[in-house]
Amino acid sequence: MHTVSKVRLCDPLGDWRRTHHCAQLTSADAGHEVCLMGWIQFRRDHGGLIFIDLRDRRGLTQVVFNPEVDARAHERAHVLRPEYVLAMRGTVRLRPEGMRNPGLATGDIEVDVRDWKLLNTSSTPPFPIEDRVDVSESTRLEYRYLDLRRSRCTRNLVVRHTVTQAVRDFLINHDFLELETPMLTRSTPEGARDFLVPSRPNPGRFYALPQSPQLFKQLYMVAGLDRYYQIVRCFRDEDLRADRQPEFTQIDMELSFVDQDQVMDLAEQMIRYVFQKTLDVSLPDPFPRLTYDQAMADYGLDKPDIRFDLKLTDVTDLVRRSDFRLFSSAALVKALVLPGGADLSRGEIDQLTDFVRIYGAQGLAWIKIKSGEWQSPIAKFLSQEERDGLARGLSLNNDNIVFFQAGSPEVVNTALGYLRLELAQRRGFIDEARFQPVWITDFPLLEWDETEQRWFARHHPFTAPQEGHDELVVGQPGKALAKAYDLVLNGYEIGGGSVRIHTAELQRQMFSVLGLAQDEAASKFGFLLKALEYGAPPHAGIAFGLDRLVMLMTGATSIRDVIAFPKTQKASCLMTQAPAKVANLQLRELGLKLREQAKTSP
RNA sequence: GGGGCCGUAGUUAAGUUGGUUAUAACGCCGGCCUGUCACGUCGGAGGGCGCGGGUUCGAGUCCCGUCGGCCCCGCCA
Repeated sequence: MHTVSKVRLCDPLGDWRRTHHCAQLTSADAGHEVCLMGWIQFRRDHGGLIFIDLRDRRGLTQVVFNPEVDARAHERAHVLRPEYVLAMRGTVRLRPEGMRNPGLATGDIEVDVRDWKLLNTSSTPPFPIEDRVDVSESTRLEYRYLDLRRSRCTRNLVVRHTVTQAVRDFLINHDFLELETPMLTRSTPEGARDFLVPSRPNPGRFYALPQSPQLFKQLYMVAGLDRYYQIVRCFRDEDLRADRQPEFTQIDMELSFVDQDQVMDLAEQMIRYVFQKTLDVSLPDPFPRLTYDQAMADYGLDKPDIRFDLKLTDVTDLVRRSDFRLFSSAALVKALVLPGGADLSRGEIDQLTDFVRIYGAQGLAWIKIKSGEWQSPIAKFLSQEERDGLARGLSLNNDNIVFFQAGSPEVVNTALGYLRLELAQRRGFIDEARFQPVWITDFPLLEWDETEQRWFARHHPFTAPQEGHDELVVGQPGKALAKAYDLVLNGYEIGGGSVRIHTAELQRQMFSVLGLAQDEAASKFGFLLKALEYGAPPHAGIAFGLDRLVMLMTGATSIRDVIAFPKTQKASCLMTQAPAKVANLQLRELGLKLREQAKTSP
């Protein structure tokens, strides 16, 4: 009954047509008749006079219900509530002197309502549609369509739109073709876990959703399409993070007859163009470059945040003959000097010790220099000669604190690399307004996996070795470098690519180093190997993570904030309740039977 | 698979060493109000503390389990 009466309140749109949006009217429009439509943001009902802020995605306009303008329009307006959908016709007028609102784009004017229609009512929303209201993320995700009504969310989606349009604009002007690739494809070994889709006409067989269009874009090159791009959804069934969703979007591109530098140069121009068009920000030209080895040496990570200095120093040689076993027996010893860090309390150092344990560190050695004195739990283990060597090698000064990690290169670099970021954050060394890209090049082609006792492609199995490294691939796989490159922005990997292997012979060799037997390679990648037999041109490409890029550009801290309908950390959608159980009949049609009963949600 | 933080009105939060009837703000409902703009003002309704066990004379507070959200390690070519 209640619902029925509300429906009766609503008016049909009829022949009313919107003439302006809610951020458009200015003093120049004074005197004009207009028709606005939107949602009621705030209602200020003075009894004799009612003010309403009308909202659409562009902004707010104040409309006034005044009995002296139209008694009937005013009389009916007491029922209006926040989020009701309103259409109004009226006259634009300058606000009375002293009543202007400089905080509003349309604050010089207001619209006197002569007639209005209620296009729809609204239940009381679970949270107010205002940026300043703090709401838990789970409530926001359950009512995502309301969250998206809030201007911060809307703005992020607009930035996303502007970025994709700039990308298209740039690439089309550089002779790229926007080409599609299948969403239902086949599962391939290596890489992330696939999302599988059962095939009904082929019981027991499965498609996989693409982790990326990698092979198809290479086949476009074989097909002679020459320059391909696509803004495309990719799927990886791995655990989530703030910057990882099970479905995410890549700006994917591939070019023929080019080498590494041409791809990097073009990609770099595109990113500069996107920042200029979207944020009016000029990025450096050219982007700085670091080799993988240099990045690991100086920053400990292959995605360094170079907005601040604080480099790591290798001190292995300085302590190689020390009596301090922790140092002398370690494969690698590195140090991180924090200027002015001698004021860190014991409690803070304990916190930092706990912090590096996350990355596998056993502990955190440190030395403070205060008034020329070394204060440290480990100083007593070091000879005068070693102290002098460290003081010189690290340029130690008063009020410094220096942290050490000793052990496997992997743990030492990771622990100090992330400690460097943590210290910079705590000390405010990072200019949050700055965008600092950096290319990382000369990655190792292959990495040895201890658990599986075999080589893995660091980038992917289709990446070409550097000139003259072909022999190494078989002889000393760990020594071969790849024609691969990552673009890192403010400590996030936002893109990566490589020159591809374009001869069947080298591709077969790569598969064999990776432990794929001839017949296995033939069955899983036969179509690629076959294609490479038919005149595949040299080609290379790159893909950017659109979500991460837009996250950084909007200052968001999670890609969920730039994805309209994201998943939670457990990969579920709080709005649709996906994933959900399906009927047994659906399973039977697919030839499937569940081994384990699904847990019932609360 | 593992570590950490968190679930209390619609929302955001407070809730003492376990102790009468669980607080507040905003929102919501009703009255008054012709220049407000997060209007003001007076009054009112609304939860039994994510869920399930246990300890206790007594549990939002303690214990166990479980579900859910967030951050991270592993994983993510």
